[in-house]
Amino acid sequence: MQMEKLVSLCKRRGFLFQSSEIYGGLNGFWDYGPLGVELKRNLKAAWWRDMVNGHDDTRPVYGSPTSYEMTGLDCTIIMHPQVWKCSGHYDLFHDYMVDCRESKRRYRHDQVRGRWVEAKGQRIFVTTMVEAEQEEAEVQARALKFFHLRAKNAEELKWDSGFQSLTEVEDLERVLGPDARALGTLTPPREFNLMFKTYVGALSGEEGTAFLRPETAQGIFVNFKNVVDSSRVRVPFGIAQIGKSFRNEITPRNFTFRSREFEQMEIEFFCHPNSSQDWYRYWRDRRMQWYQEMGLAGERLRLREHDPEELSHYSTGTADIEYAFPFLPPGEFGELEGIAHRGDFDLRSHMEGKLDETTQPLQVELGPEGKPKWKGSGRDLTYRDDLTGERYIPHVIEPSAGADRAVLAFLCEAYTEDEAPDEKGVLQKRVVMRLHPRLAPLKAAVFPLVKKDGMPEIAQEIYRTLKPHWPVFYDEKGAVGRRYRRQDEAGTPYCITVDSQTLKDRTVTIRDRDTLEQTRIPIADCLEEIRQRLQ
RNA sequence: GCGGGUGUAGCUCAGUGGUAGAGCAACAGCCUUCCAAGCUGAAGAUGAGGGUUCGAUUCCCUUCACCCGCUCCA
Repeated sequence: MQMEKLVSLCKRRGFLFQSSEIYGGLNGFWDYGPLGVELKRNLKAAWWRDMVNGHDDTRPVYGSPTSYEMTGLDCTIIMHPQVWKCSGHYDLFHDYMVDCRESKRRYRHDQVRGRWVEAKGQRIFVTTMVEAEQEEAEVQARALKFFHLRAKNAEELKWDSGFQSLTEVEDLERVLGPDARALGTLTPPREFNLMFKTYVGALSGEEGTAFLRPETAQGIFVNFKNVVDSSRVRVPFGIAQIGKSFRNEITPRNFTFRSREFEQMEIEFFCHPNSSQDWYRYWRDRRMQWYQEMGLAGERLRLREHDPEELSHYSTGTADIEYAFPFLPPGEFGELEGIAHRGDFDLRSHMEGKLDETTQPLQVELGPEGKPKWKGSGRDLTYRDDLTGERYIPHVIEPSAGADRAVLAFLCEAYTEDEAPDEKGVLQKRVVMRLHPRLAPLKAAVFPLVKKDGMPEIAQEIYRTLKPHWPVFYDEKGAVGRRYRRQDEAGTPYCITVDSQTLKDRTVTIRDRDTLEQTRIPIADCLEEIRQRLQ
């Protein structure tokens, strides 16, 4: 499938538009049109129903280790700035970057290290990005090369500092970039704000600086105690949230895949440390199964367990659910959802202060004065099991899904070109969106076969019966075959047609989008028939 | 952020330093008794800004967006 065809269809039929298109568009922002909004709402509703609302709290489901409870939350997009300092996003998303004009590479300013060296009357700062064990040899080799010296003349190099970070160097004209041959090819450090900054209060100033959330998860962690205290849930339980998040992607690309404003569907599942591995595996498999049930059944969907070296230090397991999007090179997959075992990292960070994720066991990251770099809330976020009396910090399993990415995957998977016979029985190309009926924006269309003989009136009667229950489309214009094809493109699973036989016995045909089969049913059964087929 | 490419009607594409064409779609109507192609009619476009020019959709500059590659990717 060519991505261009899908993008074209999405625009033509009203699934997706570029944001602010009449002003030339805005990079990394997309709008959902009339069909798209229904599709996305259906997806989120299906997720909420299957994970939260419809969940049976009283017994194990889908092979869960035990029964568990599920509840929901909807918190603000702008939160206290300290939330992002303790979560680690502030440090992680506030990088200063330098670009090399020569090598076209980009480096994190604080990760470039080097030494001052003098030779032949010139003093320069030689940098490298190699591992610490090799940096001494690497820097020497690069310095020799720069000064056109042989290795045996290494003593001509006068080192006048140990290794230091590029952040301590002011004169970039005297810096030899990590991959450069010439001096002074690095640009001044530029701040990369991966979080959107905003100001709380009418007077903007640094003290009012806040951020649009880069993920919904933190709102759940900071409300953990509120939910426990107010809802009678007990561990194990999950808190779900759907909402917009914002990230200043460096390279938004590939349609909606990497958008700067996007929607997440996240669960933070709290469990006892002893059972967390079982719960991790449960959620990993359960979430995979969900996508399959919703129609991503083929080999384009895969579950990929992270390698140990890929894992955060505090995580004992992370898996991605990935889809082979058509815009990716063959064999490559894009992430739809990550299921991460996060241990007690988040709750502890909001309690004690931001933890240093490179420590084991985890310790609070300290600032220059030996105090916590980012101070936590100081609130007690431990959980007390009032049956056993045990008090502990729950471990967290985080299934975090991208709603827009899921929509995109379902659109890609649904797009099909097949052949259907025309009125002469000749096969004609047909574009059909094979969306799962639960996701389809329109559940049914109702047509009079021809616009006369009282057929429109009967068709409208059926339409009015169905419309209070689902989005249903009425169409009486043009040839019926054309109307079927239009619905195929929109992904409408069922078409009901009033014909001459309807006038005699009050029956209609119902046509299946995928098989093209038509069944004749009484008008009175339409509502129930559609209802059953949608399940 | 870098390099290359592309921006003309809702879509797919023509074309020209001098009034911008077509097919399909959509719309109004006709005709139509089950899978887009019949007839009639009307409507609709040079991404934005600036420059050169008597005149720019065309040439130049800037900008925005999209595509490809690199870079980045919590």
